[in-house]
Amino acid sequence: MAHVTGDGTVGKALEVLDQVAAFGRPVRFSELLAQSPFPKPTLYRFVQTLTNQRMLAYDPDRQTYTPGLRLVRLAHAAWEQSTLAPIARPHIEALSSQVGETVHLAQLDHAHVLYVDKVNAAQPVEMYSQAGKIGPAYCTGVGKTMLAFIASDRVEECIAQQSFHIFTPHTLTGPEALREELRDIRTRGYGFDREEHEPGIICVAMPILSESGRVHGAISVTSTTERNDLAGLEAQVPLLRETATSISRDIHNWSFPDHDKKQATGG
Amino acid sequence: MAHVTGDGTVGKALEVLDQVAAFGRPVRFSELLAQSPFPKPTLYRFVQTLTNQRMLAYDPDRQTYTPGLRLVRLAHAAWEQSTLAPIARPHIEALSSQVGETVHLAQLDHAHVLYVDKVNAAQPVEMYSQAGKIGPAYCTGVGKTMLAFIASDRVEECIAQQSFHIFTPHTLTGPEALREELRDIRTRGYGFDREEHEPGIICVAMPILSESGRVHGAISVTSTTERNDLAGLEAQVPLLRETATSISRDIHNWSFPDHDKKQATGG
DNA sequence: AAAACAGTTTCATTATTTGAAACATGGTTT
DNA sequence: AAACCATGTTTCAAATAATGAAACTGTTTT
Repeated sequence: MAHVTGDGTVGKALEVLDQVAAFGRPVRFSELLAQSPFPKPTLYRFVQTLTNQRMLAYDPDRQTYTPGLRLVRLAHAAWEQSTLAPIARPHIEALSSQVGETVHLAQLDHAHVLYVDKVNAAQPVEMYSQAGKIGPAYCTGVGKTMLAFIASDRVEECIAQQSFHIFTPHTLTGPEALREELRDIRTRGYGFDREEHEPGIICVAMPILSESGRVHGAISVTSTTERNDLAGLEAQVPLLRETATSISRDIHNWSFPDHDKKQATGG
Repeated sequence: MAHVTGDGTVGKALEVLDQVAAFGRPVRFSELLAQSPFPKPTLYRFVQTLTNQRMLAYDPDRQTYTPGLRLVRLAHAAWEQSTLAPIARPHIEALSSQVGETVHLAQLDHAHVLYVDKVNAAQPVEMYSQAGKIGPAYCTGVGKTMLAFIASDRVEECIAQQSFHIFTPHTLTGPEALREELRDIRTRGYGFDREEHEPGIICVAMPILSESGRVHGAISVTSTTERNDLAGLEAQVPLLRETATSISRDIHNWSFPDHDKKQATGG
């Protein structure tokens, strides 16, 4: 019930891959086994197969597994082809240098925030986000802003997937608080993070919308309570909106090019 | 031997994933089918499964597939746990700012060069490399340098996998030229790229060796013929060697820590 | 020496994958 | 409007691959 795995053998193998990645450190076979739904020989063969395929890397000295290099290779292709990063890069770099703060570019993956690019301020601040990293949607500026603009029939299933873990005194505490916040964001047109994920970290976030109103992602300007406040960030909204619009326009031009030339598939 | 596929259903599915990634652009089902060894329904199901699993992304408007966002998520874990990048970062940043040139950090993936990190010079130069990108081993500084120091029984199988495509007038033209070059690099202790991959781009590369002499990767200082030459790069060898040694030491300390404290995974 | 443990292999059973063929869908031509 | 065609989707019996209890190996602990 809980596990929507399905997808036969391939789905199960990928579940194992996720499990290894989730450990966040080199992991032994027995550690995997201890929390795996699969019996020993089954898990063993999955791990063997994934290692053969370089989706996992095995360290013979320490007898541990980590996610493999083939993933880095594949992800580079994903990042180039399936994210807004290559298109948005010049725009968010310009934005960051104009406002002098860190800028994030994020997209929704499942119901969570995937940071696909990040341009640091001249004086960078230590914070959770990092390109490639996943974060919660219900307590981040980009996350809430994207949720506010997705198709209404998908909102509830996304809300259901939020953990509503309390990170700070300002973290929204449940579905109802989030629904109200999303209404606010929809009417206002952009969202804030009021130290909801990390103490001292605040941001304004703007959705990247297609002409038809579909959300492609969001960008945010992030700062700290030490050197800025919400009013100061809100002052950047015109620039933020301009940037989001430019990115949106470029996406559209990229998706429907003149297509006068067709690339041959030749070997 | 030739086909390393094997690995049953999972191996085949990953083969499809590679194929999509290799296209480098959104691809239609029929395009995949045209160059797939699998019959139509089989390929169809693989693509469905991979899309379900978010290893592929489907664009319903254009009816095309691209590598999926789950890969970016997984690769972030791979990059953090299975590459030298997190350990080497501070060292290569220091090196880059000291020499004022672009610095690469690379590892071998299969028999090819995987760029796992890159620090740009103050005045960056357009070039092929990019973190996450794969490149040829036989015609890059880092590639040749790593090949020069891998276990001798693995060298030939790696050489056999090189394409020996001629990129520039300086590209090594075949296995024998490469073997000789590797001998030179072994005796000298470091390698050069003499415009072998891209015209005007040159570099010096230093291996990152463990105490037992195993290659973990390589770093390089890259420049252009416009603003430097090989002698100028060679002058940076002491700094390069120092950096490589520092990284190597950190790898060792990281691999065999006192292990007194265990890091919690908490958010 | 015995017991405990982590990792690996075996093999009959079971479930999944396979692919030829048929079907659906949308667009184009006659 | 009928015939055609290219793409994408479904069916179903046969072929294949995955499964897991149990047994085995090699290493460490008692």
